[in-house]
Amino acid sequence: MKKLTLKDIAKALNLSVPTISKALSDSHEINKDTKEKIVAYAQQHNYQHNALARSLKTGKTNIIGVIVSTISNSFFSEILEGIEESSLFQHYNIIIMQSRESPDIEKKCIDILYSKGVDGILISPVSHDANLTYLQQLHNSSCPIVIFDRINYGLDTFKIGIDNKKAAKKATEELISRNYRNILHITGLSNGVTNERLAGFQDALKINKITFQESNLLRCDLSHIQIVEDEILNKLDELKNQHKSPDAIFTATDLLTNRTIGLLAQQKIKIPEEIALIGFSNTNYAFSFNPPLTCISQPAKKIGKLAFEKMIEILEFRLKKREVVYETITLDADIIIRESI
Amino acid sequence: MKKLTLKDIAKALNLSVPTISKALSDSHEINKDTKEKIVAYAQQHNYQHNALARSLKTGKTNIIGVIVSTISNSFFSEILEGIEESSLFQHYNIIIMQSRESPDIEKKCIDILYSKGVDGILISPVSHDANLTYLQQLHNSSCPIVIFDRINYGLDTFKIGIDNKKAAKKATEELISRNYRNILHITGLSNGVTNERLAGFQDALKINKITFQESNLLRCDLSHIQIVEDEILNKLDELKNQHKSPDAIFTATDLLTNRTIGLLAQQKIKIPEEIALIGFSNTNYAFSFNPPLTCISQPAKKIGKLAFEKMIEILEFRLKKREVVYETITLDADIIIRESI
DNA sequence: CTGTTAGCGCTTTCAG
DNA sequence: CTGAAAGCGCTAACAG
Repeated sequence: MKKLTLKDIAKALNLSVPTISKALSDSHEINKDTKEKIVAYAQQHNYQHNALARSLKTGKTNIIGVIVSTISNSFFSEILEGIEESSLFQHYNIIIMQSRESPDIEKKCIDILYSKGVDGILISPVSHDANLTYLQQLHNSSCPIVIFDRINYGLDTFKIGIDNKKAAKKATEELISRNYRNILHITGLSNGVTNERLAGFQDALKINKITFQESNLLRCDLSHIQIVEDEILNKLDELKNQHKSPDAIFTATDLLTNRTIGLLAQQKIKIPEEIALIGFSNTNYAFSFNPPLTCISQPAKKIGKLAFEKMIEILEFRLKKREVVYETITLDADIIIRESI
Repeated sequence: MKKLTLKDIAKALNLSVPTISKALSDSHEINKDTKEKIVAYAQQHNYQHNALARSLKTGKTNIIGVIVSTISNSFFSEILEGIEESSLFQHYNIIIMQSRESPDIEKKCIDILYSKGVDGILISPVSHDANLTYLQQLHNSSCPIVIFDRINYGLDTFKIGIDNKKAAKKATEELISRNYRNILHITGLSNGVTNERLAGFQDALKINKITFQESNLLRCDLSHIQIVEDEILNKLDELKNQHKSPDAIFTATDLLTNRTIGLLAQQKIKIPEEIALIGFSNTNYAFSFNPPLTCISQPAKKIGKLAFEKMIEILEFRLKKREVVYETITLDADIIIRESI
């Protein structure tokens, strides 16, 4: 079974290549009978067009590149699922690449996607400013970019994510409304997302006239799990020794939340009686933690879906030479109340 | 910034297109000085080759298609991570598609990948026999296939997965060695994987001279979570009423394991004191369940890595017209002992 | 060592 | 309504 080409069909039916091409794209300028004959032959022999040749000619690949830091992170894998679903629906495909939190690898991914001729790139940028001018160049020319997740990235385009400050504020207020006052905030190293969440946390304290204690902030380097665990345990010990043990913990990322609940259980610290816990988390298993975890869950699939749709919007507008008005879409994250607070 | 082509560079440097092409692929037949001049110009202007045109000419895209049922399933997302990592290393890219457990969608995915001209397809087939002849045709001609996960699929090629029977047997024996005798096995509807696992379960019982009770087998339709939960609770009730409550449960899939631990906690059934639990699970959060979950974890990333490497092996052997000897690689799954048994 | 020619499979004018 | 001609950007074979 060699790959069937238009030429093959043309020869078999004694017609010309353009005729076959037009018939298969259901052109009105082809006679109904010939068209039927051609379509029948194509189907019968399972003709699949050569997308490469078509793209080379049309300058369109119907492939969108997607760059995330790690596929297996459940937040991203849900986003990817949303993107894939929408893309199939619109007759697009996606090439997924992992930047692994490295600006250099990210640059490489962009290069590769560009050389593959993708029609656009959806990206959750690794850092606040890396590859910014490069992406801006691409975006200004033939390869539009849409940002998701890290929406404080300084590129002038569509950006889809959640309002991190608002979500963090809401979570903190949830704790305060239940009379937790001494709240430890555990977060990652300083970046756009964690800073926003910290700001939301502090906002909620302020509004409720609770003074923010510097000692109630722990910033962890998330790249080594073992270190993260040690740092959390040390912090808890330290506070305990100073008789300032928190009555609640608010964790700012998936990893921190899921590890913390495990650590507390391991230390036989009762949740929520001794310490309450609320945190950002996108796992499907939060309900199976014990106690079931109260968490802030991002609408990941929807973020993916919207990001893809906005990309299509750009492509269509550019095709029609219409100007696109970019917007940053901040979705609300859901707080799912279970039993850990 | 329009996309730079060889023609542009040729014009700028007053050379011919083939000369540029050869220089950039570091051909020995180009003068060192010219080569340097060309390479310098290309780098300075960030030339990225047009992969489409190259592929059309060479008949090779360096893209591998990957088909899984759901990206966001943690087992698959880990496999995907392994595949992506290996592919980058070998200068390949991957197009990921989701078959969503439907043979029809699977067929569509294959068609699309084929039309995109992928050099090969890695697939975890949805069913035992769907699309078998189609895949066999592709594999026999220009598009090799490698199977992962569902390795009892009847295609003559490389297959990478785990020995499901062995793993299930080991897990059951682990229970028996701890003196659990009345074990409930919860699994999905009959298919290659679940049948193997059931066989392993029964094997272990037999060897230990424990009679298998039909009432100790529950098969759930996994497509609706709510129904799954109801079925599990009903089964537990039923057994309790007959004074045949199990002292241990062995669950055969991720979903079942993670739901079951949640349900038992919700019912205030103490694990492992009242009922012990062991199950297949590939989540990163098993340690955060309470008690930490003892589970059988598949080497997902390694499966992905091997699948990709075997694909490269086929491609290289075919290029050299050497015959490939296919093998089915069954890896061992790890049993991670924590505190639920 | 460099350039000319040809062609991968397709679509898009434009003639007839 | 159908076909002839051109060309997307690249590489491979061959001439000079």
